[in-house]
Amino acid sequence: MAKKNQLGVTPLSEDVSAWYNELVFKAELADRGPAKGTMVIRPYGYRIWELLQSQLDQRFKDTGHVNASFPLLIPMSYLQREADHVEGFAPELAVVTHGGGKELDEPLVVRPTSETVIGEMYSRWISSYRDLPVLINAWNNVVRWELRPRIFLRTTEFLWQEGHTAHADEDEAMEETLRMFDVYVEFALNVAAIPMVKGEKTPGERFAGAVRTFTIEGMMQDGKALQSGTSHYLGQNFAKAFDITFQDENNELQHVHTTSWGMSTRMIGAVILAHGDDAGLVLPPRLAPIQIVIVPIGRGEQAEAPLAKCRELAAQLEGLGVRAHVDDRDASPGFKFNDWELKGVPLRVELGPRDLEAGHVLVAQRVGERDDKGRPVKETVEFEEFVTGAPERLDAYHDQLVARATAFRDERSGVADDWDTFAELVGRGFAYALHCGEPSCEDDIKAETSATPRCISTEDGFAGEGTCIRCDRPSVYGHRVAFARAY
RNA sequence: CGGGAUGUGGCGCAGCUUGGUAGCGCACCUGCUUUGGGAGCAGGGGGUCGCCGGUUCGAAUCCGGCCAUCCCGACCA
Repeated sequence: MAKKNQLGVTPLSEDVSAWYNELVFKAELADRGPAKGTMVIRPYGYRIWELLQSQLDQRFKDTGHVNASFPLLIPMSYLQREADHVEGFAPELAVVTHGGGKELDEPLVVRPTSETVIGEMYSRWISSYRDLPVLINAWNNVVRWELRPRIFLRTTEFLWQEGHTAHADEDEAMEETLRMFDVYVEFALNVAAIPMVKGEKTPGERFAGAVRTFTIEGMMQDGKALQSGTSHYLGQNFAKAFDITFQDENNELQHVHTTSWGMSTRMIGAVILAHGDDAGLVLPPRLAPIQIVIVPIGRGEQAEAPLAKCRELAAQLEGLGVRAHVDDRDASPGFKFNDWELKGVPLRVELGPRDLEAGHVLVAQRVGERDDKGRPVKETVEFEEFVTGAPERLDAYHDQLVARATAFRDERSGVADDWDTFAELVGRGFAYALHCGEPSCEDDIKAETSATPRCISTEDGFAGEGTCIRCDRPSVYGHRVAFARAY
C-alpha cells in the first residue's frame, strides 16, 4: 500500500489508480451511486461538465448544428436492424422487459447510443435533397452495461453529446466527419489543455456500424491512452437499415450518408489524469469552476478591511468575466490553501492587513515555480494591475499547462522500427509503428504487450511504408499506427 | 465469469487469534482562545458491528450459508 500524504490521497507518483480513485471523492467531483457502476456527479464536478458543455455546444452552433432530444427507450428490434451495430452493442445493453406491471410484448433497450432511433426519425423527416443536410446534436445520457466501472472513465450510465447528421453524398458526409473531428481536437487543446494524438481507428477498433472512425487519444500520466472523442462516417449503413432516402435533383431515389460524433463525461477523467499531481487536481482555467480564489488573511477586527477588499477585487474580476471566489470560511489560511490546491483552482490570491497597507496581493499559481519547501513562489502584484491582468494571466497559465502536457506526451512517445523499442515505448507511452492491419496480429500485440492500436496517425512525419512491427508482413496504411496501453 | 480483498457512528480504521454488554482518528455540535501553509483546550451528540441461521449462560468475535462493494483480468465512450 502506497502511503498517503497529509491530504489523505495516495501520491500520484506511487499509484496512479489509487490516486485517481481517492481524488475524485476528496475533491468532491463525484461519488458512487447505489447501483453498481453508477455515479453521482457532485456540484463541483458538474460545474466542470457545464463549462465543457457550454463551450463545446458553442462550437456546434458555430458549425451550423441545432440541438434536439430523442427518447431513452428504444424497441429492441431497432438495434437489430444494423448487423454490426447489434453485434457491437448486444453485450452491454440494459433491457427493459416490464412496464406498468406487465411483461412487454417487445423488450425496450435503454439507449447505448441513438443511431437507431434517430435513423428512424430521419427516415420520416427526409424526403428531398432540399431537406439535407440534417445537422442535429443531442445532449443526453446513455447506458452501457460495464463489467468494470471507473468513475468518469467507464460508468454504466454516462453523460455525453451525440451529433447525428445526414447528407446527400459521401464527400459531404466525410467533410462533416472531419470537421467535427477537428472541433474535438481544437476543443481538447484550447479548453481542456490536452494535446491529443489524433487519427483514424483501425478496422478492429472502429465503432460498431461505422465505415470510418476518427479518434482523439489523450496521454494520461501513467502513459496510458484515453480515447476522449470520436467522429464516425457511417456511410449508408444506417440509411439502408432505416430506409432513409431522398429524391435528388434528377428525381432519383438515394440513400443518405450519415455521420455521428460524441464526447462524454469521460473527458473530465481525461482532465484529471492528464493534469493532476500529488497535491490534487489541476484544472485548466477554461474548465475551472473557480479560476481565482481569494483568501482573506487576518483575525478579529483586523480581518474586516482585508475581507472587504477581497470582495471588491472579486467583483472587479467577475466584471472582466473571471470566475472568482472569496473564501470567507471560518478556517485557517493554511487549510484553505491546501483545500483549493486539492480542488485544482488555477490561481490563488492572498490578502491580509500588510498587503492592504501596501496596496498589493500575493499571487500563487497552482502549477508553477516552487520554493525549497515545495510551496508556490508567491508573486506580489498591485491591486489594479492584478485585476486588469487576470484574464491574460489565466490564458498564460492555460498555455503553460498545454506546454507541460505536450512535453510529457512527446517525452513518452516515439517511433519504433524494431520490436524491443516498440515494447519499451508501449510500456511508458505511445509507439508509432508500421502495421499489417491484420486483427489477429493486433491481438498478438495486445497479448504480448497489453498495447492496442489507438489510431492510424495521419499527422506530419508519420507517413511510411515497410514491414509490420510484429509479423513482417507488408504495412497497409501508408502511415504509422500509434500503439499504447489504453483505459 | 476467474483471481484477490473488504463489510464495525458521516468518512477512515482498530477490536476478532484467546467470546463477557463497542473504541480511536477525522468530521459534526457548544464554549473560550486562535488565524500569513491543514490551530488548541474543554465539553457533547451519534453505531440493531452487511444479512440470515447455528453453537453458547453470553457472539462484532466461533461455525455455515447468502448478499454487497472494491481491486486485478476478459467487454468498452
